[in-house]
Amino acid sequence: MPELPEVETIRRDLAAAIVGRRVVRTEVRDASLVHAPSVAGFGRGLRGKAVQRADRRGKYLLLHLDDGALVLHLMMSGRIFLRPADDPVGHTRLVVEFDEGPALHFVDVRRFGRAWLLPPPGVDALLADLGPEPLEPGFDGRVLQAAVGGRRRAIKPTLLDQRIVAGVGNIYADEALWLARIHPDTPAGSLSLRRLNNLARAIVTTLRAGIEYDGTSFLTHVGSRGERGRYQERLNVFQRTGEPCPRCGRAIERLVVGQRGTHICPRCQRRRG
DNA sequence: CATTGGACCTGACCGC
DNA sequence: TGCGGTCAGGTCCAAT
Repeated sequence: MPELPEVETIRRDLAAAIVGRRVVRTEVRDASLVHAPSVAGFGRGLRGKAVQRADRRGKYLLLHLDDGALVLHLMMSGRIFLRPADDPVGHTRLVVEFDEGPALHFVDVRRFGRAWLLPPPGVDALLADLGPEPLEPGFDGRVLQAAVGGRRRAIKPTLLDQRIVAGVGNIYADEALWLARIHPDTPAGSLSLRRLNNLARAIVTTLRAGIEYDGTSFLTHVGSRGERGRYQERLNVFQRTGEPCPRCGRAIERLVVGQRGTHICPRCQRRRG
């Protein structure tokens, strides 16, 4: 599922539901989910810890504990549900039970998702290579230009590179490039500062709108109580092949850029040298 | 170094 | 119904 707006939606759910709760029991149902420490150490380390804060960095969900953090990444198909510990749905990989209230269930059909229990330096190391948070102050065309300078790689896979900017994925990359009227194949280093400023603004606008509508429930994303996001109703190009561009009416086209399905308006997003 | 292609998994969907 | 191919909100690693 998840890009920045979907993870942020879940973060807000968790901030309201489990901050202040203490872990009483952990059930790892799929050992491949746990990347650090060992499965045994993971459960032992969580027991008795209280959740101080629910945070997010890019697409990573950070549940800060008394010392260190439980870090979750949902990858393509991960979901977080808050529900009774004894009532898991299919494909549940991890259940974290608290002293009161519902348990946290990590559910993931494709099993790409990851979990870590790390001390503070480990958290820092895990996140060290991430680029800037696009919704924090200071994110603009100049920041993009500094990261992209001289690169010949196409702008779309550049945006998907989490070292350039944290949290943008396939949906919001397509939507932001449409908003900024930039063809996804354009070499990143060839974009003027003016166009990079437009793009930075488009990224911010698109991500904020995604959060406002609780994310995009296209394939798998739902909130922690199972509620669907509504941003799929506001998408302009993503998965709208053949439908009219909301700006000019031309039919949206699908192409492949950097091995990812990509959606553009061929009139609004012309290739240019 | 920068960039690309395949791997990692499972399930849904489409055409034959 | 069954089979094969394609596709899916992501990231990592090996090969150019």
